[in-house]
Amino acid sequence: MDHQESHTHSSHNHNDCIETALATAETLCLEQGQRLTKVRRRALELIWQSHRPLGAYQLLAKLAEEGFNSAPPTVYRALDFLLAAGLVHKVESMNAYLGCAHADKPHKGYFLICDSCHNVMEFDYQDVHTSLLEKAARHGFELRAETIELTGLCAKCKMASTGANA
Amino acid sequence: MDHQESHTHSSHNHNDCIETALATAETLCLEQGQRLTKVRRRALELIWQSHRPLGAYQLLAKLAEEGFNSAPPTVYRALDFLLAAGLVHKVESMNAYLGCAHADKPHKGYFLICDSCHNVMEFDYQDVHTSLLEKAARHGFELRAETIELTGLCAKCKMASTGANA
DNA sequence: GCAATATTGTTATGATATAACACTCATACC
DNA sequence: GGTATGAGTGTTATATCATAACAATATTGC
Ligand SMILES: [Zn+2]
Ligand SMILES: [Zn+2]
Ligand SMILES: [Zn+2]
Ligand SMILES: [Zn+2]
Repeated sequence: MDHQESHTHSSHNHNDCIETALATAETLCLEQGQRLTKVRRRALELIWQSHRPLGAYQLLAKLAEEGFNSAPPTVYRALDFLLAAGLVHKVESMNAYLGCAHADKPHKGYFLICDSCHNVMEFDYQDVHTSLLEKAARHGFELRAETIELTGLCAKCKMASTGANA
Repeated sequence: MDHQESHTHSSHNHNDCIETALATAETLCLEQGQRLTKVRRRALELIWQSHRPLGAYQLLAKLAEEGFNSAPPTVYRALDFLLAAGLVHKVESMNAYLGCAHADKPHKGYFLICDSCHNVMEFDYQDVHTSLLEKAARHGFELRAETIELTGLCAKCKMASTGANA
């Protein structure tokens, strides 16, 4: 699991990201006997089409535009499925949802969240995880999930603000 | 800042915790020219009286019982003040608020959250913080705040469950 | 006292998420 | 092909969390 570099903020063909993510999703669901239904597939695609984490109701609106049922349970069910399958992460501090580029390698989502542009970069540090695991154990705590969300100023925004001041 | 050991789950006189926390709050507010008004003080006290993180509306209900205004802004204003003063933390993954026992030493709140009993223990590991800081910097990211919330099974609940199975 | 500011009251609304039950569709078995 | 089964979806209602906007009151500094 080496996704130190996020798709966000880099110049790339994001369509490729989306296609790859969807192909991975198809494969994973097939392997695990899970059904990637129309609404689930489209929800995942819409989440990926946003460069930022998408709120449940934003997603619901997009789905509704396309003729899907527009009541909240529709989107929350799709999100529940995608979360359980590890295809998306929830950013707790934003109440928003983000596609995961490494769904094939189950992992905890660690995020860098920019206060200014609201872009989110997923990062991975095995040593932090190991350290947290060990320290939780020291408290007799059996670790199951980790919410690691770091907020601040991303490189781009930092440059933009210092550039403006100079 | 050495609060590896939380007040939660230990046998102690919790009233002492509350009194200490309130005394600290008084002192800090005085030092910083902040006003710990009746509703703010009582809110802090009520949060402390709960051994678990308290939701905003739970707190609101308790305040209302005591004759305070029972509209949401009352409680959210008090919480905003207490959060800004570092007297409480918000647990993002629970949408709930927890008194901080070390408000005099500003710090990030790192939490161990039990899925079973919903108790929350605040812990501190300088090395994790240092590591995250350094790694954020490696991405050109200027770190401002950290949400570190680990969920799982606390020692007590783990023992209870294994005990029940044995 | 009086003006300026901070705090609180009040009403309304926005934003996020789930409960409950009906209905439809895919699958597997015969 | 029927048809029972269970997974998935539709629909209505409601629960839960949070803020906007403006009026009224209390505190502070002069
Ligand atoms: Zn991921
Ligand atoms: Zn940014
Ligand atoms: Zn603390
Ligand atoms: Zn527990």
